[in-house]
Amino acid sequence: MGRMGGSEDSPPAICQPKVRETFSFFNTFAKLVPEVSGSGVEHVQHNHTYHMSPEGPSGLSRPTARDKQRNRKNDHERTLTRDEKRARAMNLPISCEDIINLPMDEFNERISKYDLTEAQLSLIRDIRRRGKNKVAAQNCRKRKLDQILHLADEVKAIQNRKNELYNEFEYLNSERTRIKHKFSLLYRHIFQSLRDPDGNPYSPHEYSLQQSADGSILLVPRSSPSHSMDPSASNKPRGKDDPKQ
DNA sequence: ATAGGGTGTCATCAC
DNA sequence: CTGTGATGACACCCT
Repeated sequence: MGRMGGSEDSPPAICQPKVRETFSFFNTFAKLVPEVSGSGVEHVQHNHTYHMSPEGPSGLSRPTARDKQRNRKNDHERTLTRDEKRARAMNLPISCEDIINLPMDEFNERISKYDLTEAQLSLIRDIRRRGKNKVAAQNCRKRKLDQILHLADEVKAIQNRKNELYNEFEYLNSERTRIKHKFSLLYRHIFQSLRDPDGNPYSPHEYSLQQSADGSILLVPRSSPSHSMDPSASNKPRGKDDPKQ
């Protein structure tokens, strides 16, 4: 099995990580052979005869790439999965492919044709479960990979959007600066063009320009509090980058 | 020698 | 309740 320790020749007893598997097989077997249910742990460790080959509790170690390579080298031994080897060892009358892929009704029909031992039935059901789970695991991993790829795409798209927004911000900021400067020049130009009744210019320290509600521009004394248009006025809140006259 | 990727398996949950 | 799919975790192999 997967967790069957590294050594294919290890005796079952020393394959420790097997606790889970041992229990699972025990559970399966226990369902089929109620007499074993409720007995002690010692039973748990000695149930599944089809697992008890010299290679380990499961009877066969996982079909590693090395195994496959070895099989390839061995002309007379086709590449068999562990379950196929188990099936062969237990003389199962149904192919692993059928065991795994047959619909339940056909599967049960086939099984009922033969007089199978409890061990054979247990193996058959484990083979079916493992076969289906193998496919499920493959799908699960493909899906996970797709999700990762999709998320990577999303990250890329969001980074692009962030860059676009930053560029837009930079542009708008420079526009704001440019327009403020233009306004400042215009304000000074207008202010400097104004003359009092005596023909003298107004002091920018004593007067400022303000816009009235109807949109007209008024020249008002500095003491007047609100609505000054003077970009250099210090009596009103100003952005830090307001052009200072 | 070791890290990282791939695969099979088991346990567990959800349907 | 049973069968199955999905998935995390683990063990093991290979590169």
